[in-house]
Amino acid sequence: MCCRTARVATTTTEGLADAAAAQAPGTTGPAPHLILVDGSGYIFRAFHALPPMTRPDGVPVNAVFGFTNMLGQFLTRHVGTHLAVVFDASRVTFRNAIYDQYKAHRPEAPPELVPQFSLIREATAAFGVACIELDGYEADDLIAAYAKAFEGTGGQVTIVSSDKDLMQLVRPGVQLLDPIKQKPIREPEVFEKFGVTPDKVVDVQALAGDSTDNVPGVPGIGIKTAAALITEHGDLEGLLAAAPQIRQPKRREALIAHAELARISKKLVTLDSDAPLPAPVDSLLVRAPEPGRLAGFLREQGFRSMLHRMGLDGDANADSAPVSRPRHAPASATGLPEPAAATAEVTPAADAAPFGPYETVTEAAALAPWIAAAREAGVLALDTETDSLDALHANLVGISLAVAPGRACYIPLRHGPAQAGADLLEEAPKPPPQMTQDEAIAALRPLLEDPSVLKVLHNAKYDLEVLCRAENGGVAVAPLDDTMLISYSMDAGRHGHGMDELSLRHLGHRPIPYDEVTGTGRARIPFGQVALDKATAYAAEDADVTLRLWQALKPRLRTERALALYEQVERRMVAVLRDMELAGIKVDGAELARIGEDFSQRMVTLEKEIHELAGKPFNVGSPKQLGEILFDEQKLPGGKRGKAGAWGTDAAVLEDLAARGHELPRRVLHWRQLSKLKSTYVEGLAAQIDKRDGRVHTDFSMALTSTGRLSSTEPNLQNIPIRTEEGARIRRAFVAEPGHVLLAADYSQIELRLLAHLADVPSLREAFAKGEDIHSRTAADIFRLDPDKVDREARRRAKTINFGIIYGMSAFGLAARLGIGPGEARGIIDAYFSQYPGILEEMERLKAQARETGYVTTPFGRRLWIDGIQAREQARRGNAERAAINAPFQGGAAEIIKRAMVRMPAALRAAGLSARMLLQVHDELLFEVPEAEVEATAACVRAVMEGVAELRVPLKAEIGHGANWGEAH
DNA sequence: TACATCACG
DNA sequence: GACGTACGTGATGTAC
Repeated sequence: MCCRTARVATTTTEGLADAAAAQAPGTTGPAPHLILVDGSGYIFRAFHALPPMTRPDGVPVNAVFGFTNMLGQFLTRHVGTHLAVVFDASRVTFRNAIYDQYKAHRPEAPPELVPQFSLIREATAAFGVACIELDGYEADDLIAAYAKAFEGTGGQVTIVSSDKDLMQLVRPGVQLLDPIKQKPIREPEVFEKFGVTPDKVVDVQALAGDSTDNVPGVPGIGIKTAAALITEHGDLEGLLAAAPQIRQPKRREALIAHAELARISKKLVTLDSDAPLPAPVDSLLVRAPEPGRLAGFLREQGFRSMLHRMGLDGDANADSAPVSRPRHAPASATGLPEPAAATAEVTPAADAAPFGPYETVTEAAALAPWIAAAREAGVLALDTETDSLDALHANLVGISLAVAPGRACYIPLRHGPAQAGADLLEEAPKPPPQMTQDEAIAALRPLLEDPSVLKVLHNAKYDLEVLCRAENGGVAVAPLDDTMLISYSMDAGRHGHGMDELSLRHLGHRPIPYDEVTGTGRARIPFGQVALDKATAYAAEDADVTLRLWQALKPRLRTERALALYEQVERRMVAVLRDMELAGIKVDGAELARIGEDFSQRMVTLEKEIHELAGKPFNVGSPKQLGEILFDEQKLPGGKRGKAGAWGTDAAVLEDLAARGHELPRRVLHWRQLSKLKSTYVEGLAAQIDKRDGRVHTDFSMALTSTGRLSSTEPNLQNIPIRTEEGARIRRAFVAEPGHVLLAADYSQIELRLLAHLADVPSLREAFAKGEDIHSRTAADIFRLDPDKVDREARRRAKTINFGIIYGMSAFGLAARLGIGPGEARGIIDAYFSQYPGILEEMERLKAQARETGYVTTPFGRRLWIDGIQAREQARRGNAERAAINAPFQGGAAEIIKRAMVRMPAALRAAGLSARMLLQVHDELLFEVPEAEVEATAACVRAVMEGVAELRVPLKAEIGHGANWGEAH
C-alpha cells in the first residue's frame, strides 16, 4: 500500500496533503484519525439553505454548490488520516421490515434535487475522498460500523453530522462534530440533549419516539420524561418490567399498553454497527486528489467563484483583495455609483477575498487612508458597535468600515481594559490605546455626511439613531443603502433578513456570532471590554459582509423588479421611522398607576368570588387548573382537549359557557381581561417610560413581516387596547404635551377598498364611490334586500363575510363565526360569490399564482413569498393558500400607508406645519400637533393619505383629535 | 423554552 | 374519505 503522494499546493487541499503525508495506522507518526462525513445530512441542508440555481444547461445545482463548498471548506480546516463521505443508498432498509411505517411519511426527494445526487458523489470523488454507501443500510448504520471497525486501530473517530440519531455512538475515542456550529459533541453535549449518557440514548429515543422519522415511541412521553424514567430504571427492559409499579396512572397505562411499540422503536433507532463494510478501512486512507480533476469538475458546474477561491483557476493573484472598484456611470435615481452588475455565474458568488484579517485603527494617521479609499470607491460599508441594543440609550463603542471585499477596519473608541485573561499584576488595568470619539468623528463626519459617497449599512435605522445623538457625535449619515431592506424588498416571506442569515445564504460565509465574542448569560461582557483583536475580527467582518451583501443583492433589485419599491418606499422609511422612534409618545404614568390600583382591587374581589364558585382556591391565571375545575370537577359541557391533552379554556369557550348562564366562567373572563391589561399594559408600559422625557419610544421592525407590514416591539405600540371601556382607559393615558393635541388619521376600510379594486367589483366600487356603508351594501346584494331594509343582523353577517373573504375563510369558519350551520354558511358564501364573481376569480387567481411562482404580488408590485404553498400536507398547504389570499390585501394596505408616511414630513414642512408623526398602527397614523395648527394639519394629512394612490375606488381617511389618544378617535 | 392566551389591525 | 378550518403581529404567565 502506498500512502505517500505528491503534495498539492493549493489552499483547499493543503489539509489533505498534510494528512496524506501521515503514516498509516500501526506505524509511528500522527495517531490514526478517521473522519466520517454524513453526506446525506449535508445534501439536504445545502438544498434547503440555498436559493435555486441552475447550470447554463438547466441542471439544478444549488445542493451541489452548497455541498462542494462545505466539503471544500471542511477539508481546509480538518485533518484526518482516513476520510469518507457516507450516503444513504436507498429508501428501503432493514428497518422497514421491522416497522412498515418507518420514515413512511417522508416525501419523495424534490424533483430539483434528484439529478444532484449523482453530481454530489462526483464532487466527493473529485476531492479524492471515498464515497461509502450500501443498499439496505442507512448512512448512519455504515457510520456506526466504520466507527466500530476503526476503534480496533486505537485511533480517534470524528463523525461530522448534526443528526441526533448518531449521538448514541459517542464514547471515548468517538465524537461528533456539528458541521454548522463547528462544535464537538461529546458526552456532556449528549447528556444535555437527551438527559442520559450516550449508551442510554437509544432507550430514551425508544420511549420518546421521533416524529421526523415516524418512530412511534410511547404516546405522551417526551425526551424529558423518558430520560427521568431511564435514569431511574436503567434501561428500557428494566423500565418495562417495573411499569406496573409506576405511580402516575397515565404513564403507567401508556407504558404497559405500548411496551411492544417501545421495543420496536428501540430496534428502529439502534444503529447497526455490524453492517457490512462496502470498502475496507484501509481504503479510506486520505489521498491527494488527482491533479485537475477537482478543477475540471468545478468548471463543468460553472462554479467559477469557487474555482477562483480555491486557487484552481490559474490566476496567480487570486488571493489579493481588489483594492478599488472601477466607478460606474450613475444608473439609478440616486445618482450614486451602482455595484458591479450581476455576473453570469449561477452561484451566489462568494468573493475571492478572504474574510479577514482586518486592521485595528487607533490613530488619525491610520484612519486617513481608509477615508481616502472610501472616497476613491465612492461607497463604503459602515457598522457601529455599542453597549446596548436600545439605540436611544446605546453608547458608541466603535465604528467599522469596509471599502472593498476583504478590506475592512475597526476603529475602537470607548474600549476599556480587556476583561478576559486579566493578569495578576497589581496595577490597575489600562484601556487600550485608541482614538477619542471627537477625533474620529471629526475625521469621519465629512465622509459620512458627503452626498457623493454612498454609505451601506445593515439595518441602518439603528446605526442612524445611535450616530445622530449628540453624545455619540451627532452625525447625520446620508445617503445610504440598507442591505436588510434590499433583501426584504425582494424576498419578504422567503427567509429572515438578519446579516448572519443573509451572509450564509448569499456569501456562503458564516460570520463570527456575537455571543462568541461577548459570551452569554451572566458571563456576557459589554462589547467595550472585548479585547481589540477579537472586537476587530467581529466588527470589521460585519462591515465586510455588509459590503459584499450589497454587491450581491443590489443588482438583483432591478432584475426582480423591486428597485422602485426599495428606493421610493423602503429606503425612505428609514429616516421617517428614525424620527418617529426618537420622538416617542408621552404617557401619563400617574394615571397608569391609578388604573393599575383600580384593576388590582377589582381582581381581588373577582378572585374571591371565583374561588367560592369553584369550591376551593386555585390559580385563576392557570388555564390548566381552570380547565380541570370546569370540566373534570364541575363537568360543564363543551370541553375540548388541546394537543397537549389539556382542556381548552380560551375566551370563546368561556363565553359559550357564560352564555349558558354559568357564573364562574363569566367572572374568569372579566378577571382575565383585567389581568391582561394590568400586566401587559399598565405594568409593562410603565416600565418602558423613558425617565429623560416621560415618553415611550418603540422600535419598529422594518423587515420582519411576510406581508410588508411594520411590527412594533419594546413596547409594542400597535396593540394598545381600545375595544373595551377598561382598555380605552389605558389608551387615554397616552397624552399630548401641553399646548398640543394628538391627531389620529385612519384609513377607512382600506382592505375592502383593495378588494373592490383588485377584483373590480362594480357594486362595491359604486358603494365606495358614493360613500355608502359597505357592509350594508353587501348585505343588500347577497340577501337580495332593499337598501333600506338591511337590519343590524344582516349587516353584521355581511361584515363577517366581507372580512372573512379577505382571510380566505371557509364555510366551516363562517358557520363558527356566525353561529349558524355549515349548510347555511355555504349558502351565504355561494350567494356572495354569485353576486361578486370577480372576487371568486381573484381568490382562485391568487392561489394559482402562489402555487406556480411561489409568491403573490401587491397592487404596487411587491412580491410576497408564500411559505408552504407546495407542501404535500393538506393542512399546511391550506394555511399557505389562505395566506396567499390575504397577503395582497394586507400587503397592499401596508404599502399605501408607507407611501403616505414617506411623503408626510415634506408635505407638513411645505405647509409650514410643525406636527410630528409619532406612531403607525397598520391603517392609522398618530400625530402630535400644536393646538393652533390642528385644522391645517388635518387638511394636510388628509390630502397626503387620500392622494397617495389612484385605485378604482377612492381612498378615505377619517381624522380626529383630542388631549389623548382615546379622544383622538 | 413551549404553549396558551389575548391585545391590536 | 380525511383533514383542518380566518390573515398578520408581540407580550405575558404558567408549566415543563
